[in-house]
Amino acid sequence: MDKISRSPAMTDVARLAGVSHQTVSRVLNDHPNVKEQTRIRVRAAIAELGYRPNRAARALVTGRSQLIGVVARNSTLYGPATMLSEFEQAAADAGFAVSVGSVRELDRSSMGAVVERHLDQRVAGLVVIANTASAVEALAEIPEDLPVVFIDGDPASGRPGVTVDQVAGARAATRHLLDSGHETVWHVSGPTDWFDSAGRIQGWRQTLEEAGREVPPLLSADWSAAEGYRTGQMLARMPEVTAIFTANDHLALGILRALSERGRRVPHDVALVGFDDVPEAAYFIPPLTTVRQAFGDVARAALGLLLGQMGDEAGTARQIVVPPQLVIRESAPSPAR
Amino acid sequence: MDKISRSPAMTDVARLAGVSHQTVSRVLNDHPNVKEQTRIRVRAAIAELGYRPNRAARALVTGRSQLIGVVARNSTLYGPATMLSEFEQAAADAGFAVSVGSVRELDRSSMGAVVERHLDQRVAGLVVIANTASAVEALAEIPEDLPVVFIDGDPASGRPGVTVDQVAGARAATRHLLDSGHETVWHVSGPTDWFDSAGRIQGWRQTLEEAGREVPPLLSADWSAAEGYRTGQMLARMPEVTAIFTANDHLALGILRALSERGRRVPHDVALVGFDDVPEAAYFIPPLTTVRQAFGDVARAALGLLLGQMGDEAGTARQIVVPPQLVIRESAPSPAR
DNA sequence: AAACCTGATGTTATCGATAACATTTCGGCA
DNA sequence: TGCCGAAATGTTATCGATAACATCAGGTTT
Repeated sequence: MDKISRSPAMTDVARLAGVSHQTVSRVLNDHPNVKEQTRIRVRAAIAELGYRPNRAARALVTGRSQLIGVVARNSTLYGPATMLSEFEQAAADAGFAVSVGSVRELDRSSMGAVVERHLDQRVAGLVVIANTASAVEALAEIPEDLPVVFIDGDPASGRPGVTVDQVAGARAATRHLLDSGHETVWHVSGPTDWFDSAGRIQGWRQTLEEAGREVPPLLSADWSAAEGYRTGQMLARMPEVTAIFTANDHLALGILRALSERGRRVPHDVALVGFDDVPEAAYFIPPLTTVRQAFGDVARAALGLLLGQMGDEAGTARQIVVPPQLVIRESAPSPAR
Repeated sequence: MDKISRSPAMTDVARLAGVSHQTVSRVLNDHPNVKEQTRIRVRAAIAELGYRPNRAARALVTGRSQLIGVVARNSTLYGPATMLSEFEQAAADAGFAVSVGSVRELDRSSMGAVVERHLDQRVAGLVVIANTASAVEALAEIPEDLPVVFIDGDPASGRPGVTVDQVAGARAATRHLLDSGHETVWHVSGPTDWFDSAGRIQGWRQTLEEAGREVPPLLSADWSAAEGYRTGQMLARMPEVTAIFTANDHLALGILRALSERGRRVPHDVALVGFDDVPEAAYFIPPLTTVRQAFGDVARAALGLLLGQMGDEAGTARQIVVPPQLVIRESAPSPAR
């Protein structure tokens, strides 16, 4: 690398400012015990040379980069996209870059490979969106001293993590439909190996049982409108089905279409509650009653927990549970309307 | 850092295998001129020690990390989320990690800050999703020797980039509606300072003018279902409006709701074409005719272009234009149905 | 047999930053 | 004025990898 075209390093700044390279480092890292006059001189030299720190050099010495690794399943859904976006913003505000590693399947091998890549980069911490038990298994290889936070992991685990209270969300949705006068509530779930799905199923089932209502057979699906349409075509054929709670808003959209095709009016004939509150939910026909997950809050809480681990190991091995919120719109209006 | 807990380095592998550290490097980087027997010995030592390469060390020496920086506006929309996801997958397959930097606004200051962060990391290349002219301005500070690819940039610029042919997509949508017997076509655009919006407006306007049809006033919006609903409330009040082309599917969803509220049947009274083909579009009521953008293709083409710049500077200063595809569904059926 | 070339491997230097330890300077107190 | 302690700054070492250059061994050709 030719001397003329080499980027200026700290030693160049030091020479120009007439100090040691260590003092330049002290100025850049806001060390105490540096005279203000010295700081000014160093900063002027930095500006004059257009010096840019090399994070790789710092990472090499400290053993930790200024990167946070995210491990997530490849998804274009609103929830994951929102969390990633909010997380990146919050991390940037805290001085970290975010490196994303995604997997096509939540299996041990795929996730293990992503974790390896992050470890090679000597990430300062990891955030793992671990929706299933098999995803969690993959993480056995993470060094014990590396800060890790789980999002949407197993609520019953002892690991540091942030989850939305899926059971409470499902209870609110189901309770709302029962309070509106429905005999029982049908549920279309997401993939049943996902912790989120399990929590929603549990909340739905508990609420029905506690109310002494019949628990209808579960319709299991994935997260797509296509699967909502498929299950909706079955539900629309059953006259006794007057209330449906779906595991997400896209499932609800598919069901809306199936009901429409069979002349089942919403909410007149069938009331419908979704889950997530994607921005479009308010513009479905009719606007969707749904359970809002505060994805942004989840992301920011996860970062807080991770930074806590990085700074002070005590008291951060905990789970933060973010409350969901029932948002009532026309697809399942309030009782006594 | 205590000698007992220090991760094994190349020198440790070398000692165990009885070779120099340089030979270990050669084995790991698939250099020619290493005996197979030596390779086997080194690999066994690597496995025994659980050696993990330190990417920071490599980045320091080479001046380039194995990271690709992405600069994008903070968005949870399907298009950007898909492109990011596909890009990350393709980059990982090529041996790169992806560091995401997002901005709340497409302005010079925000984008400049994100670029700075990437440059500090000594990224190997940049991918910039630069939807507006002001976003492009922010990138004047990028060193000339750093590989850069633009996505959704200015189609008229000479910079390496990948875009979808917005004009062609809009032409296809508008032509489809005219061919279905509509006198003219109304257009609800996205933000007009976006290149994508401008291309769609241009394609719509051109097609109408060439057909000798009246060009109705433009309704300008953002990308949300809420704005679709707002403009839809106006359009639903005009009996002469029989055909609408929207800048994206979410706008179309909002319009569907507004039309429904005023008893305007789709497609009987008003035909509707969206843009994007989000997965849910097929499950709107009715299923949406739309223009599909092959977001995955865009992402993979962008990576190809970037890798080309990294490997061989010649012949890669070009624009790849990905064709869109009209997807006909019930909201605007084919003519002669 | 000697010289040359190529394959295989090793030694030395370097990247740019922080850690660790050392030295100097300054201010306050006796 | 001298001593001590703290502030301020400097020197040396290190991180773990690749680049650059050097050396050795074996085979082929003259």
